[in-house]
Amino acid sequence: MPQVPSTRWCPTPEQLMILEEMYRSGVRTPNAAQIQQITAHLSYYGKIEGKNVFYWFQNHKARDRQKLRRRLSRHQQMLQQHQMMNQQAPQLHQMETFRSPLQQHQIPHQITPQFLQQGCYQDAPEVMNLVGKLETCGRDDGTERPSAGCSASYGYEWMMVTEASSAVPPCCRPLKTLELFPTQSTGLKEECSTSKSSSCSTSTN
Amino acid sequence: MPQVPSTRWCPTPEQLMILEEMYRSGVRTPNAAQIQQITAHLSYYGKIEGKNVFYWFQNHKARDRQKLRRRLSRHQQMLQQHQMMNQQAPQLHQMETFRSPLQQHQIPHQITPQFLQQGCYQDAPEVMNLVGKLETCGRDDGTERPSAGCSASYGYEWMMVTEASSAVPPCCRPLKTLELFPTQSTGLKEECSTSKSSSCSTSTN
DNA sequence: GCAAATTAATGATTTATTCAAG
DNA sequence: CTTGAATAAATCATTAATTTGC
Repeated sequence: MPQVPSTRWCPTPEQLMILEEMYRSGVRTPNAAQIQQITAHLSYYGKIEGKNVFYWFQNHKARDRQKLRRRLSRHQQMLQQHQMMNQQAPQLHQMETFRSPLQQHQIPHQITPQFLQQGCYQDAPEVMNLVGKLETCGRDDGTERPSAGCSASYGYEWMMVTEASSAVPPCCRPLKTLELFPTQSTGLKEECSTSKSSSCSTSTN
Repeated sequence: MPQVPSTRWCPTPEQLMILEEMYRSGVRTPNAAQIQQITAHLSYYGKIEGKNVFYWFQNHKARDRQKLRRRLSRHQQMLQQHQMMNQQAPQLHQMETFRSPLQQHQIPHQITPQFLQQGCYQDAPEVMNLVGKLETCGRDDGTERPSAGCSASYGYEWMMVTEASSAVPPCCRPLKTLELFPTQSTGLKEECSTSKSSSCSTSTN
């Protein structure tokens, strides 16, 4: 019997790899339905909840940005030094603001995460709607805002809602065989006991 | 050329992104010719030398492996704990199992960097020579040993040599438009079967 | 070798910012 | 100008990794 489980989600290597692969493939802010699917997939490899997925993408994106920003500022500092030192030798195309370069030089995403599109919304019009909308207007990096019609809301509120009312259509059970995901793991998933994450957040701010 | 205040190479964001993309695509230990190409390509985005590229891949590879190893050992330890807890299974030697799983878990490379395959040093005996020589000693971590025939290793020494004598055949001039970033990717690969999913370790509260 | 102490990484929360509708 | 939605940034908190003294 599992003793006191950890209070927070600890991704298995498989989960981590898949998440990273998705991130790499362009997934940044999955919407509710997508999170559900991802969660379902990943739950094959271990205990996981929707909010874990949500937070993971939030954090990963944020820290990625942070990293980039730091790089940039460092680089710009350097360039300034350069300029100060000798007025010539202008390094090309470097004087940019913080955010734009992110997109300008962004490397094209390699994969369109097809598994996210795997039909399972036939009889869930609103979900389908959500997905379709989001897909068309997906923005990755805060570079362009979605217009009002285009948002699948999630976040803290969404989490609560989803957690409370299982808004997941029955068709969204874990898909079994996806090209993207190896389905070969010893399907042990309930080693550690569960407990929902700290419901009592002692915020000592 | 501008005398830089900093003594070491500071990759521009673009350079970094490209390097990372290449790494992601499977490039690990580019040979002399490849390094030349890469350097030429990246020099468009800022000052860079061959050795920078060389060192970058060395470091990146090493740190990547380290990261993976840590994850795995962590996970395996966890599994061992479980086993011990549940069935008193004989304890494995962690050191033994350290290595092999690495490959098993490794996410398949998505892209074959075709541009790097452009035949280059078939008729560059001295380079080949060097390569052959260094190849045997340039062991990284012992995790992925290329078969003796294929890979070109080099090292610090090699760098100096190459930098001094342009031993790169004419075919290795900088390519202009490389298919660096294919927009397509293969699917995922097979996952390892050794790891079971499980959650976190029991904390000792 | 080991475990306490320290540090780094990262999951989870909270706060601030941005944009646009009203 | 105010407000709400969305989400980026900052922060808190816990876990893993490393270091250190024995």
